[in-house]
Amino acid sequence: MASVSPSSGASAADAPAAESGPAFSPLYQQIKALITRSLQSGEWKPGEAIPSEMDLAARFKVSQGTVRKAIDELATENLVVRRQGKGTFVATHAEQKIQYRFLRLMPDDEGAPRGTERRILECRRLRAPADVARVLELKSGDAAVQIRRLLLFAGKPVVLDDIWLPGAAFKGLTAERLAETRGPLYGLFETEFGVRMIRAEEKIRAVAADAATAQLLELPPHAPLLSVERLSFTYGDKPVELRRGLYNTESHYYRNELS
Amino acid sequence: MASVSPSSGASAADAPAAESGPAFSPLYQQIKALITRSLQSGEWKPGEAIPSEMDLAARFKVSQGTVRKAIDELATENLVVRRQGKGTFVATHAEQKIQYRFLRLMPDDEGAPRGTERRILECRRLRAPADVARVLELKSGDAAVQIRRLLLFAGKPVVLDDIWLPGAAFKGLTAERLAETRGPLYGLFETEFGVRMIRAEEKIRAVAADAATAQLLELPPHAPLLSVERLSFTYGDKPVELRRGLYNTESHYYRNELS
DNA sequence: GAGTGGTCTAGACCACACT
DNA sequence: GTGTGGTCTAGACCACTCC
Repeated sequence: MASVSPSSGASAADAPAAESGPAFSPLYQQIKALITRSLQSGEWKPGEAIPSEMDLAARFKVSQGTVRKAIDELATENLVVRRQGKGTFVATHAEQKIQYRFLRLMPDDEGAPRGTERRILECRRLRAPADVARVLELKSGDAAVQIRRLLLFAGKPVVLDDIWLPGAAFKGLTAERLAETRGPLYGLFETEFGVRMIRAEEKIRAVAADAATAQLLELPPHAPLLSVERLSFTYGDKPVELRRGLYNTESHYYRNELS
Repeated sequence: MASVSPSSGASAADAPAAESGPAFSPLYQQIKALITRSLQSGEWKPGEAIPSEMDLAARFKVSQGTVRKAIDELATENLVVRRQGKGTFVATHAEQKIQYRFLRLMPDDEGAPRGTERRILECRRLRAPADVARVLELKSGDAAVQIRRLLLFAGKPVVLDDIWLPGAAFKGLTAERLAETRGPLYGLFETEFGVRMIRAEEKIRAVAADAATAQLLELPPHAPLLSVERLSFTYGDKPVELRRGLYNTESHYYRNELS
């Protein structure tokens, strides 16, 4: 560590006298930030192993325990995955057993959704509407990609998604490219466009289906639907995806854990 | 620690040779379990401080660092709260700044719900219906308490809750007692009945309002509502409350964070 | 056996709160 | 000042994975 005396004690002691803004963070937080920056810059790619704790400790000139605490937090935030005896790996949405990491929909009977199928209805580039531009922090008039797709469980349509992406970061995303993709979209975004979703916020409401939606989901008009607006963020809390989903909750439910 | 050699190394080394079931846990997990048991037994009451890390280390004959790691996990699970310079305190729903710890409903404009009001519609004791008995793990025919109440934000009814509690644990819970209660119900449950909610699971759906519900929430019939079925657990993952809520999401939304 | 993460210990100093 | 939790270090051994 450059900005801090590595030998014993907390970092705050090394603060300039007349400090006003920055505020200090513990050494391990600074290490965490440095590791995060390397993740962000692509020094270690998703799925790859990062250097061992000993190596990182040597690199940053801190003890292994400090590196460990930094990595501990990154692991609880799902940015990296630890595997005893093997190493610490950059988390990835691709090559993942769980199909839909962010999808909380469960079938009534139990277990995870089975027999999932994806149907791309539309994929086009256009100028971002004002509301989309605002939440994605685009300038008005910037290009955006809109994807409409249907998710089917056991042959029945359950989710209608309307996905908005910043056009600049997703050049070359076409309906064909989507159609030939297996596995989660977030895996594609990662491997093809270098955009990794870190976390997301959802706003959930109950709405009545409009005529077009009802037909797509094979429901009567005005059927109650779960409206799930998801804003996904990548490194640095930068919003990179707006997803407006409508879920048929007749035989599925949205599962949440509170603690 | 009794069951384990405290001096250096993991506990697995101390396993009997022909072990079949139990499986071993690290020392700090065993300490965590012991502390949890003390919390459960009421040795330290909600709001009180638990012994210092040094004291606990001496009591369990382990190092302070091991106690620390145990408490760290209890803190992330919200069972205890650490306060630097003061001590570690048993978490409590009473004396809490946040009014509704488990309620994820937010007004559209922003911030937390303001001007909240609670209106008890009903509070009666009866035999638990089969479905309620099942999830609360009651024997069929066991007594239950049912509470129906309305939550109003800024004068407008937004949430209609139907709450089910095991009758045995909540003797003496009456409409009067509820009416005179300020603050969260979970605070009352804690101080009056010694039942502390630890975590909860929710199943969320979209439904159409029936006539009676629509009237109570001042909505047209068949208006779409968020149905939130919450099962709350106390120590030992014992279910102790079933709450069926109907939320009007016209000017509020259910907020969730994914990571 | 070598290398990795996982656990445990012991001791030091810092930041904060109360007295 | 005293006591609390918070951070940092250094060294030891354990468990798992791969060679």
